[in-house]
Amino acid sequence: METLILQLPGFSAEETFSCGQCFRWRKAADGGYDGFVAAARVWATPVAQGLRLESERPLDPALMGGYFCEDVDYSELFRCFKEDEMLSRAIEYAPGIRVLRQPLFETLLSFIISQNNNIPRISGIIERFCDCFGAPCGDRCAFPQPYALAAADADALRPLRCGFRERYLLDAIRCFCSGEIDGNSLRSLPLAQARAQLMRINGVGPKIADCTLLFGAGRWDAFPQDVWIKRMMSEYYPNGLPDYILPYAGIAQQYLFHYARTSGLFCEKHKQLI
DNA sequence: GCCCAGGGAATCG
DNA sequence: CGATTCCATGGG
Repeated sequence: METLILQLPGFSAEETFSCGQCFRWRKAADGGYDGFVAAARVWATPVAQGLRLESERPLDPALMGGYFCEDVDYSELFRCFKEDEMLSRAIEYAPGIRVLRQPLFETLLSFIISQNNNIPRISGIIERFCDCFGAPCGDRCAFPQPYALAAADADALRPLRCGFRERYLLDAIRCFCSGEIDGNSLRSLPLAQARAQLMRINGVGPKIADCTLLFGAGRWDAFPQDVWIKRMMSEYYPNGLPDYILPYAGIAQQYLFHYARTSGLFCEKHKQLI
């Protein structure tokens, strides 16, 4: 068993894995988490100021550090974010959230599945998708690469029971297999152009494009606006986010999203208190 | 049984 | 243009 310790000051596995940015980490009986980093099956256990990773195969420190974003200094980020009242509250509510840098193709398909759907069901569909097309790693399967899906058609996707999203997945797979969209170019293109590329996929609008760029490409300025963020913006940011937040608007978004969705901020009974 | 879910496309007016 | 409606499915 290979082991790797990552230094991640302030990191909370519970908050990070359950805040709605990823769908495959499962809490194990021993308090650790069972999931994947790209093709690697990983068990992650919280330790002081970091995370202990274990795997049956060699752990690539660069790959793991990239996924968990060792390179992003959150203490520096928080100094900036806490200038803002609402964001300060959201950080205090769940300070251990860290935005992950997940594989782009996996992120894209996961968020196509997410549309008009709830998180437990999203996870179920993704797990079935991996069972159908991914490489086995112990008792679970890795998320498949585009080439492993080249021959997939509507019949092959039927077992997922993903409903109207089926044809959207097929179009996304087609765009990546044909090279019409290239994952690497999405990391370097100006944000607006990267967005436009993704939105050529049938079933991908601005929200899913931004989720893909934020969670799947480390584009921290991408700012997905789901229903919760839209409520947050119209209630508390009528003039938009402050300029000094914009380069990291996507990370700010994750704190605001989680706070808006789970704190009861927009419930009637709490509304009067705030 | 019913309501609704990290949206987006199609179809209105 | 903006607003409304439909989309499949099943979790709570």
